Amino acid sequence: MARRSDHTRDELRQMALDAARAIVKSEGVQGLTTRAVARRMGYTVGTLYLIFHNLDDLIFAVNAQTVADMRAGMEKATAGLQDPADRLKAISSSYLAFALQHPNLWRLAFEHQSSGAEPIPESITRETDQVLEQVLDGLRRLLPTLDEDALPTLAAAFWSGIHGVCHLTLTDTLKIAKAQSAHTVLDCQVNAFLGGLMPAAARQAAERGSN
Amino acid sequence: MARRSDHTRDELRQMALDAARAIVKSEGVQGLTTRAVARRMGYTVGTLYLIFHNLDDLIFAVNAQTVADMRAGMEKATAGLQDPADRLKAISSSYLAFALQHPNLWRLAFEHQSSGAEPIPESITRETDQVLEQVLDGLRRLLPTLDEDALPTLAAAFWSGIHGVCHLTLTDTLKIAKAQSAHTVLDCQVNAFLGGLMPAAARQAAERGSN
DNA sequence: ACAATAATTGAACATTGTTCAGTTTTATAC
DNA sequence: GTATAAAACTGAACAATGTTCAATTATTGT
Repeated sequence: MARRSDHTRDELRQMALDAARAIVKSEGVQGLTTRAVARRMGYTVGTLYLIFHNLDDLIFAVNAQTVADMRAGMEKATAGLQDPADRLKAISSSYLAFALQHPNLWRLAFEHQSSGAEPIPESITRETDQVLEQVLDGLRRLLPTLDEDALPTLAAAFWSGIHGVCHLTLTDTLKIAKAQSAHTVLDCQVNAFLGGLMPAAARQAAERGSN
Repeated sequence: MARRSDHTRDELRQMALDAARAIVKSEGVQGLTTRAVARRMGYTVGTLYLIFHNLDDLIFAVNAQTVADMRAGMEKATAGLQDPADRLKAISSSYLAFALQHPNLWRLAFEHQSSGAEPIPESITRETDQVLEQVLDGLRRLLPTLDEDALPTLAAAFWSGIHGVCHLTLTDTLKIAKAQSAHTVLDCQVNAFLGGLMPAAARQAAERGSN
């Protein structure tokens, strides 16, 4: 083996990811070009193609890190909490906080359309699945009387709600003054949603009891 | 005045929009290039720039029509309905139905990031505002006891919920088998949300009554 | 018929993703 | 220590993109 610089493949890979993230953060998705990434690493375009199959591949890698970071944030936010409702609220506001703090990374992660027909890599779906699993767990513990079959749909709906708040906020579709109001909308969303579930669960439990 | 072909400026504009929409529908956002649009119109690139300031301008025009079409669909879906809950559900499922039927147009409308710092044109915000107004109206009539000040946040949260279902469905982030399940998640979202509001409104009404 | 003017073209430019033959560096063999 | 092979790296090249604008063509008014 032989190498010119003292950077291993893995180091180069990390340098590329760092460069890409820095570019996206400061200049948005538009600024994320192969040459810009290479320049920031101190290498040439060609080198990038020794590490990543193409730009989509690089973007997927960036997104995998983004989603992992987001999940880590949630983990931290829910660390001490036992009450399932508290945990769900912590997950929600952690999700929104990340979106507000890294809007460009968030949009790259959730809006990017790969040019080729390549599917979303497992390194990303693994993370999103875990997030969904956290939501599912919270809901399961919050509504122990609910059918297990109904949980996935419920978790999807819950996540959709908070995801929608983030997306509409970042795209400025609603006329929400950024940070503070977005959290207000999120609270409203979460409270209404969870508030709506409790009576339903109680009703179902009651029906079960009467059978 | 003089013109070579028998197309007026307005006709050319409409031809461009039709071409762009057809391309986006069949080949996705990636296929939407100036040359592709021009070719499909039977004109040259240069002509496009006599009608639109740049590609972003064209995309904004496409999106304006998309949002207008979506709103027209909602209008139709709610036409005969009186009950506010029914109207809100009709709005929701109409929104999702459009997203599923025209995923590429929907994503172009709600994910596009303009290169320049140009703001979203009034032709688009006008339509989205009207949608929000419809939601607001439904909620106002559903919860007549609620403070008027709380309504905008509530409407934003409601719309965020259904928007989130659409977005996660189209981006395939959740592992929902497309059409049928998406509607199931939407129903869950809407029912939970509205179900959570009723008791709150009742509570508020009760508090008012006891004062 | 003839300007004047509008409509349309298409060649040009910079920038993009991507490829790959060639160059430079390092490690190993002798 | 020198030669050889292999790896790392370059940068010139290509096609495709958005955008511009001088040149060309068609139409209208006189």
